[in-house]
Amino acid sequence: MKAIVDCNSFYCSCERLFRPDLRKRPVVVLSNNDGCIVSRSDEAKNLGVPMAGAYFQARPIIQQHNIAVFSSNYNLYGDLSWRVMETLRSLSPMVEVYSVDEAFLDLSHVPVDELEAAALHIRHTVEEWTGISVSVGVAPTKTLAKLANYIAKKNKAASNCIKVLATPEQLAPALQSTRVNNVWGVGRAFANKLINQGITSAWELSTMPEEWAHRHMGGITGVRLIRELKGIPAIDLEEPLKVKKMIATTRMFGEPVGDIGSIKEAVATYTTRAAEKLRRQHSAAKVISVFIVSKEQDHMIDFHHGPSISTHITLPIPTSNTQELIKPAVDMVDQLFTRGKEYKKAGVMLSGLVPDESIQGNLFVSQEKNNNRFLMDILDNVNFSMRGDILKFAAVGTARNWKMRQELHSSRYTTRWDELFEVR
DNA sequence: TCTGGGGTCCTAGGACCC
DNA sequence: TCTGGGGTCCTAGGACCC
Repeated sequence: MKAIVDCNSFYCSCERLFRPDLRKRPVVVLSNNDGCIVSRSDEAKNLGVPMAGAYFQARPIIQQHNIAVFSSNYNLYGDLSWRVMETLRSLSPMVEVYSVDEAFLDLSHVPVDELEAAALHIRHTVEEWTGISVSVGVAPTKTLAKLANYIAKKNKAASNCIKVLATPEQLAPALQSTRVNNVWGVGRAFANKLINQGITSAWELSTMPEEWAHRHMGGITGVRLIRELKGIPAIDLEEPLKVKKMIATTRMFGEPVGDIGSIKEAVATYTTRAAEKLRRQHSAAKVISVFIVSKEQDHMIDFHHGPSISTHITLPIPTSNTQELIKPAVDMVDQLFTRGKEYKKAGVMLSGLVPDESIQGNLFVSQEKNNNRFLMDILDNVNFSMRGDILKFAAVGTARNWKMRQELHSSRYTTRWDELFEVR
């Protein structure tokens, strides 16, 4: 058996933890740049605030109901996420951290008639140790555990925030009552296709033959989905510490930018951040891609797929050195930039990742290379211990007139001494 | 006026080879 | 008139997730 543990309205719960006055008040948290709504408390959901809706569109309803609004505070969420995951690791021999607010747990050591008690124990322990409330779904496969979790969350009062789907008698009604678009792995495109063919429930989908899934639902991915729904594990729990195959840092600008100097500063900054992520997992990158997105006039039409233009280069030797990455990245901006146009977003992607062999001093590379790596380590250590950019490269600039908007930021209660929560 | 920022996996199709 | 049959590798792009 597998469990998925999912924090309830995670970002909102984090904000509430240090603001007891908000316990009963509806809360929402905004994405970067204060663009759209990415987390809603139950009260905000019930008032009809849409998920992933644009903030400016939801503003009337937010004001009308006196909903508390926060810019996203990733320092805080990251730290609380770590506490939740550490708690889970003490409860199960195998934990796969799936996202900032979710983890899969292996419960194969728990007898079937004790699953309910185990799920409840997990929930209570996390809440007691971290103050974050969670929902727990338990089932034979990851996809069914997600489905169980979905049911638990839909009616928290009835479910006690846990749902176990272990026997055929438990599974059949759950599958029958779940619409196909709420199944994990069925997105908008597939959902429309399925509904057009008269397949509307998870149950109906689970009865489809595998060849059919292979033809109509993205090949092998569709076959796995059907198997998982039937209770046959097809997606395993992943080992921890998976090394990423691609690293990206991309951001919207606070406001449209028309001068190439600012865009270069932004790209240099994003490259710096991406290189840090690269070194953290002891990788070096062979390929650097840069893209910029121009400000669209008619952004009401599918703003996610704006006219982005991109280019990439392949380095002669893979590197994790910030200086060696910044230079080509910034040069690529010259190729992409058109004078007179305004841009709203830029991004840097590092791919073709290989293990970085010169992490410790290496006999077989030049002294100069080892020194560079040493410099990078010092830089990372200083910046990490200070939790911020204390040391920077000149190319990132200091004016930062492209940086994102964050007007409603809460304090970094758990990672900054000077922002500690005060009790009088 | 104002719409996020990461990631993964898979497939199709082109280039190239013998 | 007539135009093989495999392979492999790479890239772009679609679909999905939170």
